[in-house]
Amino acid sequence: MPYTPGEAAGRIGVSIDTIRYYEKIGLMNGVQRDSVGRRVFSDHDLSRLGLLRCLRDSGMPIARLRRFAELLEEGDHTAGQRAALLEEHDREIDEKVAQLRLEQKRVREKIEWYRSVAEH
Amino acid sequence: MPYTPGEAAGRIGVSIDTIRYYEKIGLMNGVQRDSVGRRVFSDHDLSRLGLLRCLRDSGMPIARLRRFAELLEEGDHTAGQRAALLEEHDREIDEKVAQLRLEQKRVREKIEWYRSVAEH
DNA sequence: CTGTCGCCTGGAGCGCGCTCCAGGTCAAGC
DNA sequence: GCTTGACCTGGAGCGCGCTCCAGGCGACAG
Repeated sequence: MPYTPGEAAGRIGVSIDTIRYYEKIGLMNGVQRDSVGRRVFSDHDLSRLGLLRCLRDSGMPIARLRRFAELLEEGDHTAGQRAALLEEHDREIDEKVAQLRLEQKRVREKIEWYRSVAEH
Repeated sequence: MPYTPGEAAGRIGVSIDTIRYYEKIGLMNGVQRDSVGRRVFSDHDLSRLGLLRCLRDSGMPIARLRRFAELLEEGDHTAGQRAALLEEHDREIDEKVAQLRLEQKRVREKIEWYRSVAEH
């Protein structure tokens, strides 16, 4: 149930520096500390960190992540706003995928072309 | 058939600075100059620039783009190697899309959750 | 003849997202 | 009692991919 920074980092797949950075910029407020000041992560903290990472990995910029974190701080009544923010992100993922597929199409055409040239 | 830097930039959708940068780092060798030193882009140059952009936009790092450009300089006999390079990139696009879809799944689950919380 | 415009060059600067560093504190193992 | 190791802090540094700047040049418009 409680995790050290190293465990938290390992489980989520980020570096401790990244965790500290996220706290510094306000993405991970409210993480407890032990008697000598070391971070203690709860399951709740971990799932938050995991979600933040998922959003970052799927292309959400830090600025939006901060907005999302603010909504989290504000409590349950912002659930609707959080859903809306994630829905926009969801659409952005769709667009990014569509864009990648278009680019991939062009890449494949070029491959065909090079293959036809290569077999002299 | 021949294009000024401004036209080339406009057609491909990059800035003139980006074009100059690409030339500087060896991605766009062989662009002609007019009598006073201004770049003159041929259709061939444009299609090369367009392909480079497509590869960049789909996530290929500059270092690989340079390798690709080197193969282009080396002539027709590298067509097979170019095809191979692009095939690897094609697979990377597939992986990226798969990754995005996984992340999107998680985002959608979170949206569901927030929606269920929001309608108190 | 004087703007203004589009372009030239080399090189500095920037925004993002971390990543690394110096210097320090405590806890546990030998 | 000393080392080792995981963690702490504030702040500097970095890699990528551009982007901007100063200072200059030739062509064309009024």
